Amino acid sequence: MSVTIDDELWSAVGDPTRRRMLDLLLSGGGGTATTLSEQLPVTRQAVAKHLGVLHRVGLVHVTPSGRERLYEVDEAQLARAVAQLSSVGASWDARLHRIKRIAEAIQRSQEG
Amino acid sequence: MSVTIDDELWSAVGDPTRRRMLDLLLSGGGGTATTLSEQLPVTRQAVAKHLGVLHRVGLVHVTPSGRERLYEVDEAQLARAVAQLSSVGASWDARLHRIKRIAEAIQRSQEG
DNA sequence: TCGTCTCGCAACCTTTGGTTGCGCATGACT
DNA sequence: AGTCATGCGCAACCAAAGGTTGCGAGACGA
Repeated sequence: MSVTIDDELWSAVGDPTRRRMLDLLLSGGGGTATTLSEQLPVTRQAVAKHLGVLHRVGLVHVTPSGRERLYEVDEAQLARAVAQLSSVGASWDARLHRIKRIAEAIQRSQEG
Repeated sequence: MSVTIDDELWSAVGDPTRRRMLDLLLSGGGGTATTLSEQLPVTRQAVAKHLGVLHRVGLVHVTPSGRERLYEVDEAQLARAVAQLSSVGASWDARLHRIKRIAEAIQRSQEG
């Protein structure tokens, strides 16, 4: 089946800072670039760039309100990303198990 | 619980080219920089660099043989990586479900 | 109105994925 | 043996991405 996943979505989730941002957005029920940067070891501008990436792939949506911009996780899209993660993991996992079974079968045939 | 994962391992697996290399190594039962680059849209040198990264984090091991260097997947380490992937996915998934349940509960309490 | 808070834009640095070019060693062929 | 070709490593270079600082512009509270 090879890797039929959406590389954009994966790479959006592939960055450690973005993963932590998603964690914070999920646990805090949304946040702004400023509030997120206070909980992260990077500047507001770095967070803003990451929010741009996440927004571009649809993982978050934004609600301007006065001088603030509230970002929230798009649950459906994050669910898609989670599905892709587990899909790749499952693919490798399956192959690992297949290889393990093959290896065991070979061993048995050589012993017998 | 936040994101207690090994960022090195994740970022090793986070690169699309490296993921495809792992796929190829798994399905082909190992390979060299040259054989892998023939099946990928990048040069041998790029593949060699990626193999260096994968080797550094222990996802592959190498067997020099004459002028060739055969790389194979370290199954135990890849299994660790898969476990971490599914861990993060599961964490988000759990929060998505929790949020959904909370939202439903709030709606019910407001309606009642 | 005046200060302040949040934000966006721009310039810059560093790392990383990728390329080309080269030289060296090992293996294959006659 | 001698030669050709193959596989690899090293180095220089380029572009994109994550990160920083500095600044100007709107919105808000006192």
